[in-house]
Amino acid sequence: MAKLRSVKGMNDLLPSEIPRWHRLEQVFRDTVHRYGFGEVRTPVVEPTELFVRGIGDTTDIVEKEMYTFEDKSEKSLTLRPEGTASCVRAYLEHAVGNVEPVSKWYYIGPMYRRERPAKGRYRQFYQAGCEIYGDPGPYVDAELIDLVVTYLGRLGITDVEVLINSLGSGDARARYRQALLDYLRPRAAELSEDSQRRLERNPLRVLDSKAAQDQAIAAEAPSLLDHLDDEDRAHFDGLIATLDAFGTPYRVEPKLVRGLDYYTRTLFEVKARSADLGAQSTLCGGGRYDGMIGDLGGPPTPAIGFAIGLERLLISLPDETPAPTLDAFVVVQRPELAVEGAKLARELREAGLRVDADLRGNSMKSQLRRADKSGARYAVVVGERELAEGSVQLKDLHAGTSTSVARAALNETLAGE
RNA sequence: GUGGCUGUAGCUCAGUGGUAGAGCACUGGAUUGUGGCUCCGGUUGUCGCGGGUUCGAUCCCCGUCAGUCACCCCA
Repeated sequence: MAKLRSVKGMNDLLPSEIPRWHRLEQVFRDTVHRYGFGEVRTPVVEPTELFVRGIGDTTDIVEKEMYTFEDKSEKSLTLRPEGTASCVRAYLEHAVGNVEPVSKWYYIGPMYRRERPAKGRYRQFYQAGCEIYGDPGPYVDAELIDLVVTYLGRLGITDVEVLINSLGSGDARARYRQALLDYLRPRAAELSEDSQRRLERNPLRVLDSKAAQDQAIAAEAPSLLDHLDDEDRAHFDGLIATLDAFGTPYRVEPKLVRGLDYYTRTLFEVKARSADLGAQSTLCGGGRYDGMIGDLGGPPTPAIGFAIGLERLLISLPDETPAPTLDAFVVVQRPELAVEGAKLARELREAGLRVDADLRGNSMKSQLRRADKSGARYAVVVGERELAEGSVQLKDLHAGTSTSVARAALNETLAGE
């Protein structure tokens, strides 16, 4: 057992599992490109203040989950716990809003949260996400939800549930908060310990508590949707009408709240229905954050985004046979022919083929076994006889047949397949 | 942060108070130049780490670390 290990909750991804990741990423890129998004790449490290102000200092993420450290100039830096704040920072820093009215960005990359690892939850984890700046919706809200469902569908993940809700905005949200407090305070003693703590700091969070005694109280609580003002209501109705027009299935969940402070109006979540993920069934979370850009010192700009947890997708992803990674495998009859074999492999690679060889001096049996396992369609055998007559033996590993091919014609023969 | 379960070969796991085994994988051969099937052989371990009980611990006890699952929260 090695003494040097990866950091708890941060995992290696070895070459054998990378094809599945490539698939997740390629299908994501292809899908978001269809919707007009462009990729953005931001640093993994940001000033701590960005997350404190952007995500909110009452959130669990900022309160206890960030990897924060001081660099040598005594600035406080933090490993990004999510992607939205960084994107907003970049959007403002480059004054992108002055150049184009609407920006549609996507990102794929690692995020860091110091939580207790569990199935589908890691300390370094990968998210793919989208952000739209400058469009107040509600059509883009529906577009994003549709995009996520489409993406998952293209991966073969169809057993999902889309939950939507509206948190309202501005005064409506403040009024609701007050109404909720008025309802909850007299019942505070009956709430769970966690919810009692949440009560004053972020009462909305009591609504999605999983504790049984909280759920009973939450069930009778005033509904968010009843407190929306006319504009919020119209926005939410517009979202629903658009989803209906798309034929995208969804469920209105008035108690859907989510843990980040910055959300306004539209909130959504996509959950896997299969049991594979245990308690971490949320595949995707997102929502509108019309206030954040202004809060961070920019011009008031409507914004909406989502993030998908790629590890969780991977758990839900149906298995597929991986594509072969090699076209041909060179085999030499005797160790003395290693240089010939290496040269041949090089020539084939130069011709654009994916080629490997095993020139450690082991037996042909062993070399052919590796050729077989590599998934290569062909083995190219170099032996005494072949060398003498300037040919090579081309063995079709699927069919089990062999043919003699003039060495000069090998490139063409292989390329023609 | 709290609780449960588990740590034996690269992987999946069996096992006994007298310091270890199987299957897979890897590898040699049966076939002095031909994979996938079959057969025969071979390599691989500080039995997670530290301490205690014992003549003796991989096994029993305590601690610790790690993994995992659940809670919390989230992706």
